Amino acid sequence: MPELPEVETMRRGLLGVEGGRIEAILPLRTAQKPIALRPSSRRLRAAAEGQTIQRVDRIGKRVVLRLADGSALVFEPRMTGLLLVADPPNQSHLRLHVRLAGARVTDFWYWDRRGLGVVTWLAPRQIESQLGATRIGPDALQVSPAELQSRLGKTRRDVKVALLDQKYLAGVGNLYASELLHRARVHPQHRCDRLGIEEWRRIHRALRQVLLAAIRAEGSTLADGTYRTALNRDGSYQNRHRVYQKTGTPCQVCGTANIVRIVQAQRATFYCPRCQPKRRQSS
DNA sequence: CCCCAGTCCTGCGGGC
DNA sequence: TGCCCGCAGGACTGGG
Repeated sequence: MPELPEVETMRRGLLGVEGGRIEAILPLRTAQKPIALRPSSRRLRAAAEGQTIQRVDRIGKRVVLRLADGSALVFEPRMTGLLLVADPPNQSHLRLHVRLAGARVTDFWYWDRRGLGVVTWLAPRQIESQLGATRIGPDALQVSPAELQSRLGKTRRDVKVALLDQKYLAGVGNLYASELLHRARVHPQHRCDRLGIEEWRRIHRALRQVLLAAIRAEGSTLADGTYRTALNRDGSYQNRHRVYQKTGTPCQVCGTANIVRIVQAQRATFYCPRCQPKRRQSS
């Protein structure tokens, strides 16, 4: 499930397209249903083909190709989408082939096993409403401790659930939410409005530590093997997971309690009941 | 404001 | 051995 570290790794893997001119965007019908292209495939191609890619950005969990006329081509991989500049993991789920001229990279692909991802062309006037601050919160790596607390600290929602809300904070998904709360020693069911400044500082510190380490490791490739880097390689942060999908195994930090799995907002949460007690720690 | 269930989609694994 | 079903969850929507 691409979250901030995986999408940032995709962005970095795609930097070689900068300066390239889009020669062709070719939808590939290699699955039951075609990938969602917005607006229509025909209009997206008409708008983007022939344009030069000026810059590759990331906004939350989206990769944004900035085009010369101020428009943008946005890749939102959601669950199983990938951007590739090398051979795909599986030919049968290739969705889009983009051919370029004048850049180091001459071809890249959008691959998506489950096809829940979305590729969108945004006209300049759509960009603020679709990618701006009212729709997507500040990036998880840009936010200060005070801003984190001010944005999340008023809601009564469970902290783990609130961390997943992209309007509050962009980039954190289900995997890294559990991992960072374990590192911050905060119980996932703690109500946001009852967390104190010390806990928000710990969450902020853990947020940065976990996301930056995961970027260095090029993301997490889980057992299903879906996530790959742009060069079709495994990430390695899965080897550093402390709680995610580790139900029943001893916590690597305290060595005594076993990792517990619960469900919050219909999503799995993992935590250590000893390292992340419900009551505020005195230390 | 918040919560919940349903929707999209496909591969995988448990159970029988 | 084969088939069915539930599960995985990011983003969104509609109803309460």
